[in-house]
Amino acid sequence: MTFEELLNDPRLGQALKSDVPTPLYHQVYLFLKEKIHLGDIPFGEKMPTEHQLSEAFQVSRITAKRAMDELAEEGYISRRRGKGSHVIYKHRAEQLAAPLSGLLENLKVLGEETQVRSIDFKRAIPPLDIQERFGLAPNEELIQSVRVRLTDGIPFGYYVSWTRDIGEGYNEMSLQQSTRLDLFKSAGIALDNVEQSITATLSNMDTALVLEIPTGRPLLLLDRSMYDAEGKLIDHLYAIYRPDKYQFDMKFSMK
Amino acid sequence: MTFEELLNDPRLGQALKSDVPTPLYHQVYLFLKEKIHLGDIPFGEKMPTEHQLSEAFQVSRITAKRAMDELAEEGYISRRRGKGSHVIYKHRAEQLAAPLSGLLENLKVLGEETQVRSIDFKRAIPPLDIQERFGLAPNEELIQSVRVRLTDGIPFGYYVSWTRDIGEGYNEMSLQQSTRLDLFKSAGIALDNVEQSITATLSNMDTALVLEIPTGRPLLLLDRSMYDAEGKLIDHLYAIYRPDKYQFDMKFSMK
DNA sequence: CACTATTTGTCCGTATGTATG
DNA sequence: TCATACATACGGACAAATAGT
Repeated sequence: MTFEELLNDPRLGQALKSDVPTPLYHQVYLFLKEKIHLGDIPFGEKMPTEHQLSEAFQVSRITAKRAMDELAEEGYISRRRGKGSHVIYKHRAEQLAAPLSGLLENLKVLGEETQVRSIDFKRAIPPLDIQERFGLAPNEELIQSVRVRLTDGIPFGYYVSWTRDIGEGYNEMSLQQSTRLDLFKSAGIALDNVEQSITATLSNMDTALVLEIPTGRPLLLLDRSMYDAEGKLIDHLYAIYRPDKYQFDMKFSMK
Repeated sequence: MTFEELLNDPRLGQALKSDVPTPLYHQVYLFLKEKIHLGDIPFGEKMPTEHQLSEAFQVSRITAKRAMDELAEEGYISRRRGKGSHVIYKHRAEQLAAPLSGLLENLKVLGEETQVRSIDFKRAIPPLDIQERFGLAPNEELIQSVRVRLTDGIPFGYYVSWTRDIGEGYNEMSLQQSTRLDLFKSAGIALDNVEQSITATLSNMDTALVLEIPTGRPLLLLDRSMYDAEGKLIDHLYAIYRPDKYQFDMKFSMK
């Protein structure tokens, strides 16, 4: 693909500006950077001229120039007067680490290769949505555990769980060493059904600080409820993951 | 929770500015809006003063004022001189639509309640990463299908699939009427194993235009490979979903 | 070699937006 | 509210390097 084709799209003229007041030059910069980053525009390819860009995006030449200048400053392109700008970024297809398959192995692998840090562990009255899910009386307490999971010292998962009282074996120390599934088993709780949903959200200031990323980055959000044989909700978990460090992998048979 | 507690967090002073040059007043606005939106600060609660905000975030009073002005303009708070600002937004816990469970039912429900629009359908030489997955010779072609899935006229899913030649039954028209699983079955292809991974990403200009959302919104990204009984890759799919319209729901037993 | 078109670099002036004290 | 500084965005103008005729 060349830029020629891309820039002919008349929608580009209206494509700028989202709900955030981001500068025009930066939006153009982001657009171009992504094309280069993904390998859509490979090494050596000629970039569009400042004039072409300003036409396509309906901005002034100065704005287009500034976007290109930032690309040059970050080493994506070279700029030579009279000659034009050319991509000097060498794209290599990224290898997405995908060592996980299924829920159970998933958790085991995590336990071996990563560390858990407990942020908070206490009995407390849960928020309304959790109260409703558990079917609690207004003043009933659950055990809340807030944890961060790290790999090589980099935090990639943030967990907030609410759990029924299942005995002494479930405490702040044991959580660091065993998976929660094992703790439930040791406590004699036979978990039966699991319901979970996965969606996406943006990092806000709180989650950004915990996961050591900027705000406005994409995150995976897991909402999981685990029930015992009688259909009683034993445990509810909100988990937030950095997608650059963790993703959900599934294998299954269609037979 | 009140703002008093939130604002005591000294991290707020460093919390602003991400990798995008977003104005300070807008970052403060986003922070406050989220607290109100999530119900952390409920209806009737007193907002912090401009002075408190400027202290907490280490910005000038004018900047804090502007953030509050935008909140008032959007109907989240009321501002009265001498009285302070108060939340007038009534939070209601959002109902996440969750009609799907498991891959197969998932697709069936989709077929009934939603529409598919074909964007592109052709034989073509796939990009390198797809070539490698299929183990193709450099000039070998596959069938590419690009589609959008809509519910009530709102696009929520964008699909790019690459498929081996499986006969005449797999064409642009049949794709609009049957699920691809049914088409494979009709063509006598016995799909066996499925591998898929789910991650999160941000909308760029291309995906934003297709899904009718602003750029920089979170998206769910599905990468799915389907193999036949001999372990031959038959079909590869990239799917992008709006998380406000679609999420992955799973139920399973631990027995 | 000159001539020209293309493309980037630099500079001007102006208007508006952002942020401070 | 005011004065001030800096960033963003526009259009125009001209200079300088490159490539082709």
